[in-house]
Amino acid sequence: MTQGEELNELLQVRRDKLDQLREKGVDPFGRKFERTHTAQAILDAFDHLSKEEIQEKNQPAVIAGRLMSKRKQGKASFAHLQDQSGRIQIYVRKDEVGEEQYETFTSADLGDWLGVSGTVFKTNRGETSIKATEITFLSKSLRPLPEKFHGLKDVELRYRKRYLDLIMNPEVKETFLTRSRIISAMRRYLDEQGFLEVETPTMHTIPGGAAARPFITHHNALDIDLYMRIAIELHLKRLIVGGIERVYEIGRVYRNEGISTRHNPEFTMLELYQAYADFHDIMDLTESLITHIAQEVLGTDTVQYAGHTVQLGQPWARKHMADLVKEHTGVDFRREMSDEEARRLADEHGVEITPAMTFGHILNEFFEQKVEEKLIQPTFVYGHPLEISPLARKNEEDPRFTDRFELFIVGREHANAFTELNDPVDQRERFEAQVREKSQGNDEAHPMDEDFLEALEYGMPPTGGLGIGIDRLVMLLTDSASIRDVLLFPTLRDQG
RNA sequence: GACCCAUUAGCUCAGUCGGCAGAGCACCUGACUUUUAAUCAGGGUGUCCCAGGUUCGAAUCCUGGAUGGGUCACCA
Repeated sequence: MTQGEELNELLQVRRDKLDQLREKGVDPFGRKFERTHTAQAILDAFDHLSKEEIQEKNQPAVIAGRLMSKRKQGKASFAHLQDQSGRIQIYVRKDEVGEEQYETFTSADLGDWLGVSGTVFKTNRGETSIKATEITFLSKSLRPLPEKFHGLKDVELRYRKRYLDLIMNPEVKETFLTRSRIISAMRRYLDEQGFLEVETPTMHTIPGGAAARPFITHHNALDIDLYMRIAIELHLKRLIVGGIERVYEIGRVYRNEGISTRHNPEFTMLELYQAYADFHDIMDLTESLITHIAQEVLGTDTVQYAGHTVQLGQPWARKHMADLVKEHTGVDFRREMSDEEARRLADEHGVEITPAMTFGHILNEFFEQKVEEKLIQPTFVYGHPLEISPLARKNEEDPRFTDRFELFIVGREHANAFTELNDPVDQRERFEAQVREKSQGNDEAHPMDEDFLEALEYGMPPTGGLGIGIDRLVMLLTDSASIRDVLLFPTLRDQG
């Protein structure tokens, strides 16, 4: 709503009440207020006691919150105040707070912020409440809240005006509290394991470390285009070269691609690198990290997601991509196979491919189209083909594959990791192959990065690396169907 | 990017065959000192998403557009 807009009756009434408050000498946008309790703290301490026990204690309390309901009954009223912890009922009597304050209270609108001093008591109907001795007006709400019973359902409004969603839908607040706890548990765990948290640039001169289309921006003073990072990888590996042996970053990355229930243009990744480790060590780490987080945040290693019961208790299945494809389609990609034969097999099994695809791409398509969605329980899928893994070390026994894994849970990728490629000559060849792919039309192929190659040439120790999509992990642990339900302000079109 | 669905009061939603724009909550006036989706009496507050078209007449039918949701595609 804009400044010039005519105020409808509901808005006008509230503005009139604002003026009336000022006329009475009440500041409608008050000041600092000291409380003694949150709503939940009072319920925790008193709700289990009887009406008489509470009365004996005669416990004073000062609370504050947003007025969410009001039941006026002549010279006394009931109402609920909501603070971050929850809701608590207040009971306001004219003969207790005086005529002036009672007037202020009864003319308050749902949505106004009030402070209440009083004593804890329990009503005849058994609800622990505060009997007010003093009402302090804290802040005026000039707009009506969504309907008190049905709440805010409109999905678009919930995302655009998340504050209303948080006010009206308690489970939304719970989801974001859980998100915060997940990230904090993750940090604590990694810190305890000796990992150093760092911050690296989010604006890159070369968009690398993943296969994705970047956002482009421009720096005026330097007159150069910069890319919003699509991964954290290459900077963290430079730090491994620099001798930091265990390093991680939890940060935003940006990919200029489609939006869906599982994709937001900006999302949060954990990336970590551990010197002297390989991808088997990283599997162990991933398993214990996620199980630990679930235990610490949810108190269980069993989670419900979209009707599935997911067992996060160790150990998780570890399967070679080619073996999984063989299991589900009968096609054996472990044996020698020409690109032509792979294409023919794709055709026979109804796997869609593009003409430029070779053996490794086709194996990956088999996996994505025939296997991926079936992996409900945590499964480490390893041995990704060389063609789609330009930053991972080749497998020693079969160089068509790499020492890479992805973690699948409920049919979705939750982590991506590998034994890092630390041979600068091999790395240069991989980049060159990617550049060839790019020239053949794959606009998500990895660009050449000379500065990164130079770092590798100084020597990088054998290293294991890991990336975890935090948003998807939060979705899994909060049973959220859409990524928008775990992002406070998901990307939406500008409404103008 | 393709397809399907939705858009009516501040919010949640009805709206029949094309015939005066509706309900509940919220809000306003009054009653009510342990209520709790408080109750009782009275009051309807609107760019029916937008722009065209058909029609005596459109929230309703047609065309185009906007926004959102879902599915698919792409990806994490």
